[in-house]
Amino acid sequence: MVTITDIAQALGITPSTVSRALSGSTRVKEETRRAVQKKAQEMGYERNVVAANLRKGRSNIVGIIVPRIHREFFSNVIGGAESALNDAGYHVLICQSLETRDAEIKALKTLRNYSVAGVLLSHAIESTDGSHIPEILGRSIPLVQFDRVFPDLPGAKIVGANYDGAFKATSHLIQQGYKRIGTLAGYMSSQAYVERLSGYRMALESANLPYDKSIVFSDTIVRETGYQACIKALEAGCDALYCAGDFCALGAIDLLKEKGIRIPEDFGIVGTANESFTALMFPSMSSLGQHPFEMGQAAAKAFLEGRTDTQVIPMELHIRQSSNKNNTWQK
Amino acid sequence: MVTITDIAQALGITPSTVSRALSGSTRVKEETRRAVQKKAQEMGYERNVVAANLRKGRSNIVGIIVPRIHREFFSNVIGGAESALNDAGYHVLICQSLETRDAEIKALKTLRNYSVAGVLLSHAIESTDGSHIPEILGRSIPLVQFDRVFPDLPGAKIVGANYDGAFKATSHLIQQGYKRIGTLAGYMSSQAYVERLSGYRMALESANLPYDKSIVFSDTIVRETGYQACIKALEAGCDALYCAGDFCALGAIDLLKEKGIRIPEDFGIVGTANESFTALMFPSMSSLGQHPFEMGQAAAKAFLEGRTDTQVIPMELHIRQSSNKNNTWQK
DNA sequence: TACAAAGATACAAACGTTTGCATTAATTGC
DNA sequence: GCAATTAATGCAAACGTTTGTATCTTTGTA
Repeated sequence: MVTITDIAQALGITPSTVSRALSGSTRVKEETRRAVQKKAQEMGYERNVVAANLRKGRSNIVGIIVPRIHREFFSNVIGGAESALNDAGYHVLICQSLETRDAEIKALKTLRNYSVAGVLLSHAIESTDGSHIPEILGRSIPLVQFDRVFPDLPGAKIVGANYDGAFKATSHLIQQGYKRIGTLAGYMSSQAYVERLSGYRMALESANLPYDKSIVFSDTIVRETGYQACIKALEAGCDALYCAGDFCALGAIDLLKEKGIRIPEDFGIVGTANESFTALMFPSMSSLGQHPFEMGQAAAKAFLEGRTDTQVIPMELHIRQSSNKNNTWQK
Repeated sequence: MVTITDIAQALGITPSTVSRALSGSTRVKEETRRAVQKKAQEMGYERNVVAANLRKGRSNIVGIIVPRIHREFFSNVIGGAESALNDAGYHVLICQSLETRDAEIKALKTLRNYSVAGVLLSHAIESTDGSHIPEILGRSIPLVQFDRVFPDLPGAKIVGANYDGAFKATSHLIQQGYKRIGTLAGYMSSQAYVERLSGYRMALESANLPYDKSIVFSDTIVRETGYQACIKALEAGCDALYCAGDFCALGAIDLLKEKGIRIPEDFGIVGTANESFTALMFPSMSSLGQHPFEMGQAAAKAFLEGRTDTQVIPMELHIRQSSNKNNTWQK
């Protein structure tokens, strides 16, 4: 591997000048800069980033911590973030928390050890508070939270319009004429789900419908828990569910099909996330769409621009068969 | 940040001894090792991996290059690989080639610059040969190829049982009584698709059916191209398609639905990849399942164990509505 | 007791950059 | 024409490890 010292020797100058020439410092003559660049090209030089990182105490790696890489939502966020970061010369180190606080802490420490330029984080469900995060990252590593955020932590945040979205989704169910609308609310440890629940509640209250805690089912997030919760929802006399996730909604549909309950005639379902399967399944599932790719890009940009504000990414309701009694659904 | 020099000073020994004590060298007394470990714990020491990497000329980062992170198949591979690598103390740097050879080359150079411990790669469609890969990585960075591999490149390879799988899928269509079975074959620049085509062909020939080039449709991979190819397949009199991807199969189904052609009665479809939507859509799609998570784990293990052989991950056929005239499909 | 052989630790260089400060060369002002 | 200023480059230390070689200590053996 050719080093700046090699280039310096070839040109009869010193490594420091070569370094400055290549890094765009003003402290070098335009003429020598060109000579250096030409020589570097000729010799096939490529900067050793590890050495540069060590000296600078900062790398051009951005760490992304997500609960699970292979979840559609997160892989799309990562895809969006990687594109934007790569364009700006950064690279992406990926960590999975697998929803545990311990793995999240370990990942944060790992990233700090690589002296990453920044961290994009969507916290584990198990992390009910975010105190460990600034504790590990300190002042010098900027943090951008996305989707699952701790509002009281400093730094940029990118969130979906959860409140608005859930309000729209629930209002839609009301308009469709469903009378007793429950919710599979997700985990109350996560702000996103808390906001969805608020939106659900406000939609009911705006329509002068009672908010009934007994048909709010928490800790539902996967297919199986959705199935289980739907059993209870039926017992409680529900005829519709706003589900704060697509997978729990899927579980609910599993049960309804099994019981021979007609969708959407007898029971309405709206999910959340607009996973790709929702449009393709039968009956196709109405879903409150997030924009994970855009969210990833926004997170990357927030880091790149050094923002510290909170951005809200709109959510849109895709009305499909599972909640549309008129049968004139969008595709 | 506390360094090994700090620990050395605190104990009145030298940094080299501390380094050896912490890295498990035999050249240090058990007693001092314990003292060092205790002190390190006390002072909250964590090894600066950047410095260690620079000195060793090798990092504990493994690079993964995939065409697109957010494709379900690849995100699952990454998920599997990350878990296995993380357990072994490695971390994952992610790059997307976006199917272009240039981006792939850039990613390879980036990874070499980080002096990664290894590279897991599934090449871009645009890369029709793999000569650039060893050229950049050289002898010292081990390469593990997965899914889309160049057979003539040295190093470990993890592939699906494409030939066997396509053979099974096509045979299944034959058994179902379809008479003129075409194929959406994907890109012939990729070995995986070439093998699938061979399997398709051998299944036909084993059943004494003609192999007809005019109903082999190449360069189909996304929904839209599947739709277009299916138009031609209908014109050519096909009554079934083995599709080398799920998305092009989806496009074919789009067209069939639009034309009011009954599935599976009048036309049979089998896709490939077993993407999650295939089981949930209507009609549910038969698909030749890959095991991306396992493939990722296998790739990681091949790297960790320094293997250089080729491993074949079995594929299994999930028979669903789109190809099952008996209507007694598996879920 | 002396001497060799381990055993344990210390020394110092190296990995390839970056960067504050010193030095030299070129330019300006008076 | 000489000091003062600016521009360009050189020098050398530093980032925190790892590791080959040298040194010192202990142990075992003749």
